[in-house]
Amino acid sequence: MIRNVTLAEVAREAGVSPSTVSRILNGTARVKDDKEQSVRRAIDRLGYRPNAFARSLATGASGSVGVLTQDIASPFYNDALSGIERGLMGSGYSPIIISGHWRTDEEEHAVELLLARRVEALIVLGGELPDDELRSLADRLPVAVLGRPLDLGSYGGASIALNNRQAARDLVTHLLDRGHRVIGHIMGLADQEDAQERLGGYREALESRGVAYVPSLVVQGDFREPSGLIGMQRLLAAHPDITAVFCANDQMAYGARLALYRLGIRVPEDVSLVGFDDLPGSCYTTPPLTSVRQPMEEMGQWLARFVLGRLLGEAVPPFEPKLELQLRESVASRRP
Amino acid sequence: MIRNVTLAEVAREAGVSPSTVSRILNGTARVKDDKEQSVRRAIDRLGYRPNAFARSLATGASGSVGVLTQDIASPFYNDALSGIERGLMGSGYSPIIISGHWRTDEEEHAVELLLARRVEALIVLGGELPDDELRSLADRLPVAVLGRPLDLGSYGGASIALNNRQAARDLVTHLLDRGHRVIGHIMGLADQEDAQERLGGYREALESRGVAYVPSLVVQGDFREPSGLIGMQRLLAAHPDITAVFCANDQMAYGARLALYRLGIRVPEDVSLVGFDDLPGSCYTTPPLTSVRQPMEEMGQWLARFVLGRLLGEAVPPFEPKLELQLRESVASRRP
DNA sequence: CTGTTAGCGCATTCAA
DNA sequence: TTGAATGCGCTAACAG
Repeated sequence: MIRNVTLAEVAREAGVSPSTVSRILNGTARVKDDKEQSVRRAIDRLGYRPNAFARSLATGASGSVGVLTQDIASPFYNDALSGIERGLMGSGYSPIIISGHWRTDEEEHAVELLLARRVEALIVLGGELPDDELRSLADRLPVAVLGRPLDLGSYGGASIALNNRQAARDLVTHLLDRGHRVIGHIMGLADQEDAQERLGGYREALESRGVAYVPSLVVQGDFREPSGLIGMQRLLAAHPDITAVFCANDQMAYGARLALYRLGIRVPEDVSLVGFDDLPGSCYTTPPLTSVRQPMEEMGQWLARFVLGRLLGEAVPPFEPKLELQLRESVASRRP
Repeated sequence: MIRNVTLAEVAREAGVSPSTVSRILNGTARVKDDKEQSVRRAIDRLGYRPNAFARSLATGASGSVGVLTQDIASPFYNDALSGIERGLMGSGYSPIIISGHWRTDEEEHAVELLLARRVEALIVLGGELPDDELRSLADRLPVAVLGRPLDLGSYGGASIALNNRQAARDLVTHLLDRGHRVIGHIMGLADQEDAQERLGGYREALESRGVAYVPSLVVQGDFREPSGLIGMQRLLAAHPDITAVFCANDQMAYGARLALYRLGIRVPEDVSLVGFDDLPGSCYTTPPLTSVRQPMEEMGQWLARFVLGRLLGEAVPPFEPKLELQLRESVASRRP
């Protein structure tokens, strides 16, 4: 609405040259105190705010790193976003966040936008962008990817992916240790790699204990609550003797929990339940849910540090995300 | 890493003038087909991407609207963010999101950053920014505020605030209707207006039914789960005869729920529980939680539309957010 | 220590 | 329909 004040106007108002004002703003060189004072006063008086665009244009540095997330309302990725925010804090860089909604076209558009805004680095949280595209991006700027087993090392990028299979195996092994033998699995979207890996871990755990894999003990879900509820109903219908269920994520476990509640089946006395992701709410469900925690926040922070490191030419110590089993009250030993 | 291709290079490669390329890019004027073709080819060949900064500098329009949220990981505001994203979609504007973490200094810094990035409008989600500051901002650009009862009308801004008091009154009246008389309240941060309003609604509901307000039935919380757990313990200690509890938000209700579970007190048979906000998870708690839904997503969408309207000089129909009571199984009639 | 000059990459006059 | 020239607001040499 109101035209913005420019540096030149400040200079005139203060009776100095534009460069002097610039120097004061950026601390590029020492300036006599009296001039500094009058410039600062002029800035206040005029309500001057530097134009980031002009600055970026002149310096060739945007001071921003692009973040491609999937859903700004996803509790899952948002922890990583917090971490990124924290990791960037105080670095002079700020994040520009865009959501791709797991749709390749939207993601590509988002990347275009970020590139147009001349982000100096890119952090990608999951998504469907083809590996090749990520690689060619990593060719142009520092790229860090979360949740995809992608080798970007030779391109100057980094990717951290979780060992979903291992974690799922640990979780199911825990159930086996507690004496469970009829263990159901509500799996995630079949075409998503995470879902496949978690299913794989489930199978491996069973096999390593010599428990037969029964296809009808696995039902399809879509990572959301309603599918957990339905999945649980189907499992109970097919296997009334089921004593434990491994849900491919916590959200589906919530749905499963509700299905059991509605049927008057107790957790964990009658059926034990485990999830995956350890959402913030999972220690406050009734009973608190056994799950496996992905250190999203730490991962986000590391991603930020990684790209900062590349930007500043510093080495960044590698990061070994640790999946931690969170053993809570939703699992009981099977009664003999 | 790799220097970016400029429009001038494209022009040279295509054998035309920079202005021609610009015209093609922006559709500012008709250009002969053959030139257009060769320019498009040059763009592809060189991998040219327009520099958003240079463009903004030249046009004076940034194409972005600033969004000040509080916590990028807050499920509460994130629904509004989704709405904003949706409301902006296809408008040519894109959001720049920064978190203020309910700290005035951080929020001010965030606003500085947004203003430096020359956002054309500002959307503020809650926060602690002084009203005056918001008003003076609304003086410079379109501003839309969520969750604060602030009159920005004369400044060309808009603010939508929820009638927290009314909703709280409805919720508590619902409990009274179900026969409850000893009703506790776990309140939010005492210095936050929402918390005060919800407490006010609680009192009003009681008084309108001639039920005495008992100070010891109100305990302090901070809007987070642990405080709900502790609050519930304290309420039970002071009032073993309590039959219902109104938590100032769902997160605290989750905590309260867990406290009851640990003590073997049943919900809703022994104690009824209600929350506030209707988080996505609240229909999947056991039992599902009675709460009041704030249409965050719709509000976000409206906020976006509002600032767009102001930007484009179009009128935007006013918005009347409706708080909807979500009656679920966490409330039972008091047994006679 | 400070002012002058010359771009940064693009859109947009104004002529042609 | 097109090109040349100018300026957006700022920083960074380069002189002084």
